[in-house]
Amino acid sequence: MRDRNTDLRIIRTKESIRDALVELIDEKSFEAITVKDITTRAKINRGTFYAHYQDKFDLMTKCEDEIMLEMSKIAKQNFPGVLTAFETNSPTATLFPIAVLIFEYLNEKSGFMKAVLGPKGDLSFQTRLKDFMWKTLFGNDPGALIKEQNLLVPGQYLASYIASAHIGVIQKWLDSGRKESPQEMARILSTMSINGPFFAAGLKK
Amino acid sequence: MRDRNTDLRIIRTKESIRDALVELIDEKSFEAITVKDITTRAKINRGTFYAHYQDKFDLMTKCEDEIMLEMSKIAKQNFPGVLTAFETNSPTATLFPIAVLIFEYLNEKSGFMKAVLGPKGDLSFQTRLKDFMWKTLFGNDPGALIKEQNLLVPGQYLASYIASAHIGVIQKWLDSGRKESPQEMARILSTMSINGPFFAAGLKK
DNA sequence: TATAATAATGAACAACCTGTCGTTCATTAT
DNA sequence: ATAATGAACGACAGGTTGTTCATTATTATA
Repeated sequence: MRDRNTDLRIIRTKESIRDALVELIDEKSFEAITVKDITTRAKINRGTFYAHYQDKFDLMTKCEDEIMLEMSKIAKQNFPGVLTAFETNSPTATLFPIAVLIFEYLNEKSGFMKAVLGPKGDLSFQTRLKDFMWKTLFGNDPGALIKEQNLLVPGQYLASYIASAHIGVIQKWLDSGRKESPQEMARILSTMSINGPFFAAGLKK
Repeated sequence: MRDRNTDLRIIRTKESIRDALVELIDEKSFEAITVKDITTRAKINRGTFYAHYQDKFDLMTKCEDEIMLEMSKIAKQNFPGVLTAFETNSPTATLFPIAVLIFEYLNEKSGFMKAVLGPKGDLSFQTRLKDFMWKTLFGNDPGALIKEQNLLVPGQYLASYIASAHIGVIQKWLDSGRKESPQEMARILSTMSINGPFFAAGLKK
């Protein structure tokens, strides 16, 4: 019985394919990349690529799914603690630790994340990431953090606002070389989301 | 001497090319669209397309540039008034009118904007739009709205936060059928940016 | 309205990319 | 040692790209 996941040839091939993808996204946009580009860079036969992936989109989706799964795990493991702490403490104190964990994970996977979230990356991933953020943090019906009746604006716009803003900051952090620590980034995001960006800009109070 | 901009044949051809582009982005992603797709849909010869544009990217860029130019005009015409009013009034009152104008323009060009900002659209346009937003609203050195010394967070992250958040809300508005009026959308964005998204969510105070 | 100007067409082209074959060869189990 | 497995390879047909050119249709203008 052979295991597709332990065959060294497969592991080597898949790794070089994914490394080539990240390298190429830095050089040209994802849409401009051809399967031939990838296989040439990865030094494998083009037919071998099709033995593992349907096309470049399948490759991209599988890379993205791995990332989403990991982030989902981080969120699910720490969300119960957040929910109970939320009763007594301020939103700052409760959401801060989870934000730090996410930034630490992004830091670890920064090569791929920078490529896929960058200006030459994959737009559909951002859409999926926004949906994911909203569902994991605020979508759990029983213990939802946000109640519809408390909203001052329609929920869908609040969701878009927060998710897009956070992804935007993550993009900037990755793109400018990750000079701030995960802790510092979590503080920056908290400041803007809790007090509002205009307050953080010194335009208020 | 004949004018390329008034020849009815050219106007007709260009219009049908751009209409075809918007239609096709609704159906498949921009990267999946071929020049052949566009010319078939526009009912013109493929050679004619190359007489007007270098390739599909050239077409997209030229469409985007027109939009950016118009938005730039709106911003430049109204910015002086905003600056003077800003000394005495609150940020709400001063930035509100300009936001309404922008939403009215987006409403007018909603077909193209929905396509290009949507999940199948063009990622590089979003990047350009963020840069544009920041430069027009906060980048004018002499009378900058935001002073570096007042910031509670690094300026680059503040810029990314606000720009991404606003574009995210615009995307949601376009994607969900533009049910709210431009005035209502301006109010929603102001509420979240001035009091903060957490306050707007009923999570604070 | 007649005419000169020129935009659009259809066809052909080489070059390239795609997805899918059957074949070869290294690895592994017996 | 050897047979079975399946990963990697080379080659194929079909489609797209960007270009060119002679021909046709449409437009602006005198």
